[in-house]
Amino acid sequence: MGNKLTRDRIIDAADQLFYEQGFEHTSFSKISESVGISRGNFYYHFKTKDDILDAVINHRIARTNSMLDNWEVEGESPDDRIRSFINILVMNRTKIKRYGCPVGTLCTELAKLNHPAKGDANELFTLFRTWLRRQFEQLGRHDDADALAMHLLAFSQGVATLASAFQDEKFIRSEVGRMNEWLTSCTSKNNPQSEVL
Amino acid sequence: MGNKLTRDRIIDAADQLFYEQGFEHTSFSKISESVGISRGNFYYHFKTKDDILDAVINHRIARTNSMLDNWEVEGESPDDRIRSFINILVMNRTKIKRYGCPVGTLCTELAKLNHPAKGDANELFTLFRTWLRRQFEQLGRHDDADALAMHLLAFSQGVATLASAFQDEKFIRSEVGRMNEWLTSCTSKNNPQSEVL
DNA sequence: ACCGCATTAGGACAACCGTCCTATTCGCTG
DNA sequence: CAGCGAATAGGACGGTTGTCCTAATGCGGT
Repeated sequence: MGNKLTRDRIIDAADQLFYEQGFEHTSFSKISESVGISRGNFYYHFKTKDDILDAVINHRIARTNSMLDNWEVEGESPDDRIRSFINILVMNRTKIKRYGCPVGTLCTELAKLNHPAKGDANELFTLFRTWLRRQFEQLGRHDDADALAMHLLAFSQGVATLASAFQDEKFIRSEVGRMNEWLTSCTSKNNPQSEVL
Repeated sequence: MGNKLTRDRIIDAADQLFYEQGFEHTSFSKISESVGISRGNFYYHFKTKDDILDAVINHRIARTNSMLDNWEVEGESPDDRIRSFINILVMNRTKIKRYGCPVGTLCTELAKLNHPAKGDANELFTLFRTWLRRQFEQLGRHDDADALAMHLLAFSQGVATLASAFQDEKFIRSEVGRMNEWLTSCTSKNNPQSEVL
């Protein structure tokens, strides 16, 4: 095989640009300018723009998987692990305020473009969903674990969207506070399923 | 002034296409094809593409305002009016499943494009926010009315995003059920502010 | 019938897009 | 050093974009 360095640098640059400017708005010229190579050189590494998108999505999937694995190791309890998820909103608040959630915005864009890779992008959501579901199951919520996972996922999506629209970091912090309280009410007592976030 | 019919038809077609395919992905050719006029005729009605975007946003703002006004008249109580808002997720579930929320997806796209009109698009969010805040104030929630409005707004955004990603209408219905229960818990008893959706 | 203005059709225009080809350079191996 | 393949640079290509110009059309008033 050849030099993988340039290929990885292309993926990193495309990953960032797709997030900050959107997939369609990001042209070959911008990526090449960002990487520092010529446009014509792309064809050697990626035959089409969709190939770059696939590589970026796979890269994100791998990164997400390792992040979730780390949380699984670090978190002492399912409760702690779920709080790790909630906390990414605070950790990435600056970029979220500017560009929204990288997963949600990409899936939304690809859905509107009816792009062939939209299914692959949605896999990123499924990763979080499955992981969160497992945590809730370990909390004893066998019946509604998936619903709780979707509920939490949805709410963080909404927080990211509004934080971006209103350019409001404080909103992120306050809503993360609510989420943590909600999680506490999920774990400490045996709440009925009707408990809502 | 001249014939406003064609202009309105352009706005309607652009409104729909911007929603279904995104602003940037929608070209003059597609709009003209949808309206049934020639491409060159656009310049007579709109000098630039951004002018069409402005017109579409203003059109949406006017439509939203009249919708909120209707809810204000029809709803017998603030409780009823807020449920009218919640219910748009169910009413528009088919389109939301395909294209997400028209407000959220447009604001997200314009934010990524750093488009000059992104502030105008965010006004759509402000309309709902202000309206919801007033309803919560009328429910007696003077201190946290704005927080509750943002909370509800955020959650409906997240539901729309996930429903679109997972192509799941049932999820919309179940989460709308949770929202209604949450609203009931907001109104019937005097819950502490820590109550979460 | 004729004029004047609003409206439309069609195409020119430069810029950019994604794709693709080819010549050149780099770096390792024999 | 020679040779070979990997890697890169540069540009050509057809197509599409937003913008803009101009000629033709439609239509109401005189």
